[in-house]
Amino acid sequence: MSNESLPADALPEYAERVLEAAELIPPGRVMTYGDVAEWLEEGGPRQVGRVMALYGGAVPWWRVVRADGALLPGHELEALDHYRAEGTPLKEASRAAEGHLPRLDMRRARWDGGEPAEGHT
DNA sequence: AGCGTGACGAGTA
DNA sequence: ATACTCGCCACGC
Repeated sequence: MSNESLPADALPEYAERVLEAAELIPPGRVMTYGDVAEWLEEGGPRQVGRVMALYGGAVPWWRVVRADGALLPGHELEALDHYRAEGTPLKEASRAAEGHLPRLDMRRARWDGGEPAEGHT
């Protein structure tokens, strides 16, 4: 067996790290793909995105978002439902036009991964 | 071995 | 505000 493949019941270590990071994002907060990569000190936003696309279903994927605050295409309503349930800061659309969903207010919702339990002082 | 694609990001026009 | 380009890294053809 020169071919040593990874166990089927285990994820690549990098993937597990990404999922771990996603799990520790507190409700009402989000981290960008790039932030997660930076927090891991390895890989880049595309690698994090790849992991989320493949294994994100096992973690609160809606807390890992794009840097521009756009909701996940194909899961916009689902993500939005979670955001409203968790009180995640959203930037309401000022345009009266419908079909235009709100984006995340990154300035308030972005979490740096410093302290999961932030006091309000 | 080259090329395109992707749950990305930042910069520039 | 949007559109486009380039950089990034892994994967598939």
